[in-house]
Amino acid sequence: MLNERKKRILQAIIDEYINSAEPVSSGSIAKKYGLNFSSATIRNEMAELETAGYLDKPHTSSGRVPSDKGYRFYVNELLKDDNLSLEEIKYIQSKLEMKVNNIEELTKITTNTLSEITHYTTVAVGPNPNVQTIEEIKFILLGTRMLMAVILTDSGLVKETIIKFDDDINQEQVDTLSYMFNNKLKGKPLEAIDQPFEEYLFREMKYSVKVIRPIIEQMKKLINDEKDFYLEGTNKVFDLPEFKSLELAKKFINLIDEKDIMLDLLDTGFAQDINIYIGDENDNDQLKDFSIVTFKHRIGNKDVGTIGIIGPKRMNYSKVISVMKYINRKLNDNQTNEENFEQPEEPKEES
Amino acid sequence: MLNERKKRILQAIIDEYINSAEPVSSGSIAKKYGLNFSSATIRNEMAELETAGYLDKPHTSSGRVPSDKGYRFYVNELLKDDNLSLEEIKYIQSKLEMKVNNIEELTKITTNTLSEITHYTTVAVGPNPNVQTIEEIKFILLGTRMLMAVILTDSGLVKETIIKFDDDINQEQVDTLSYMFNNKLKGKPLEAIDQPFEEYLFREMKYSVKVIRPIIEQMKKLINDEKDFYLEGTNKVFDLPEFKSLELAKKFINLIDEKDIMLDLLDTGFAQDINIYIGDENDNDQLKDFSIVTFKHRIGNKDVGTIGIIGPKRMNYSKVISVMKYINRKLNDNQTNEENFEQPEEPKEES
DNA sequence: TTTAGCACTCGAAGGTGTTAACTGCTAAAC
DNA sequence: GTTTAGCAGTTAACACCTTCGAGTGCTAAA
Repeated sequence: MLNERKKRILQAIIDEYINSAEPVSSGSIAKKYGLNFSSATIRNEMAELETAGYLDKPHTSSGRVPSDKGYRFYVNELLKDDNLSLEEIKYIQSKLEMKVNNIEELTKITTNTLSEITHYTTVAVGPNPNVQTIEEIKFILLGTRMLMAVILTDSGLVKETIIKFDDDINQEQVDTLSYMFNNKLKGKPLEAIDQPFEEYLFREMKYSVKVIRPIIEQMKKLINDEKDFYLEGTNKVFDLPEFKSLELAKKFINLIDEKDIMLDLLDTGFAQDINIYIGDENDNDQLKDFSIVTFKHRIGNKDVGTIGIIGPKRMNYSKVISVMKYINRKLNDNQTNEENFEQPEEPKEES
Repeated sequence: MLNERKKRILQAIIDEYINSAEPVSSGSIAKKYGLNFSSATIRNEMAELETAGYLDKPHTSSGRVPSDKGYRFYVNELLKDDNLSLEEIKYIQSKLEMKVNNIEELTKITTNTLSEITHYTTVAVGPNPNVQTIEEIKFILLGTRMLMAVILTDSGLVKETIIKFDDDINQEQVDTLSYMFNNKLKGKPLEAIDQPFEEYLFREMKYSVKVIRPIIEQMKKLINDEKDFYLEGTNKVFDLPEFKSLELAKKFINLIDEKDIMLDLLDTGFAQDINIYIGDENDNDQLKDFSIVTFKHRIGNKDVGTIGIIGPKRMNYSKVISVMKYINRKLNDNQTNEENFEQPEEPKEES
């Protein structure tokens, strides 16, 4: 649809705009980008690119700015691989090779690394609770009225919570609970800890509602809690020229403080590995001035979370995507080679 | 030292400045604060208050602004009780009466409540690890190469961590570990999990360094981790007029992102219940434009954490202090009446 | 001792002119 | 037919004023 020259010009404009954050003039790219045409020729092409919808103009006598359509074309057709520098690679390696004891820690480190390298705000969520199944459930008595419940999932996640009771419970009760939970729920999805299961326990066990109710309640809370939500580099936006207006910065900070929106934004379903949403492509209206790039972090084919970058539309897409790809590969390498995160195989019961 | 009239004028100026954030003129307080003197008289007094160091002037023809010394005098001598509104009291009650299962949750809720009521940024830390003693330690085998360690402290805190091993460990080993830890450490401060203890384990147990090293390492990490650090209302500062300059807002956001500084700031030693640091009184130079108000949250005489508010020097001190006092009392009431947080008495060992 | 009155200071706001960086268009050159 | 030099037109940004209002400090009278 666009001839070669238009593509080159469009690419030059967007590259330039990503760098400078200022409307791009015909003259500047004629010089810098080694296009062997005069600025006048480029001006003509730019005018056509504008009518075709790839470019916008803040005002009559100003340079051009990419439109959402322009960015989309750029991302789909013009993106070139950004080769990471040796330092960047080393930095990522050193971060990801740190010994971690659980997935949460890994996600935290990854989120931080991504933010440090790209200088954008990074958000992450753990695996969707309703794709995980229960590997094992443990109950540990802490004192006479306090219990700790630990759930191991097939994603390798360990979730634990504390439950308090108004009455004493004893080890025998805990053992029975442990048997009932594991017998009934092993291999089931996390959501299997629900109302019907609670009713089942009421029927099958002699314990009062006073014991079972808080357990189920607290475990449901544990599962649906958004506590595995990570945010890094909030303050990075202050360095971007588009946020020199306090109004916008405030909006942005408030936006990423809204967990619901952020969770929604990372809930990319079963889409492919890297997803890009540019401006208006975002479902949420408040996000229309931003671009989001997300990727799913998997072990085998198990979803262990989604990590996303949220930044201005003139985001350095090629850098962001390169880093994401590299990190994704590294994560997979680490897991398969070092078996850091294999699932606990055949956990033994205490006799 | 200051006569009654000067005190009244100083109070009026500071009250007004806390409200308006703008230099206060002689005329405005003559009118608003029912002082039966003309603006000229007040001007004379203001000039004297300025030479005495209680007031500053941004420029020759502007109104007056309180100095650090002025604020200090205000806080020490002029502060009146701010009676909380019924709505505020109800709001606090509803928040604090929520059933919580651990101290972390309570701290989180308290921090959030404090921020919502005062509209300032609130920070909190859990109890200082070196004032807590070990009540009990539990080890739970999760699979063959993964262990969960749970530490109960006398503050009622439950800290847990996951430890991974390169080789298998078995239940017998875990039982021995459990015996060794509890036998040696019960009643000791958290810091007793240290190098000498690690060496003691090496000597006394037949297990390889491969088992003991990661356990000690991870538990030390758990204890010294600043993970019980809470921050609420970061974005609230954007509503304050002093942060209309992006530069300052950026500074503030970066400042409270530095955990070290924040932890330092909350580390008020064994000082009295409510501490106020105004401007230059803060040790850290970066805090010289802010005021910090902290209070220690105790159960009995056990420190369970410190909560602080960080805001502009023209903070609404009387409101902040009233809310803190009220919350502090409420927390104590809840604990003593409902025995929500009594320590686990005489925990039973599984046989 | 208090206060009215006044000269003085200063920042904020708004208006004006200039400049520089663009564009679009036209007509000539290739 | 395509490209380009050249030029008029547009606009934001900036520096520079002026004006205005809200203050103060001081003096002299009450």
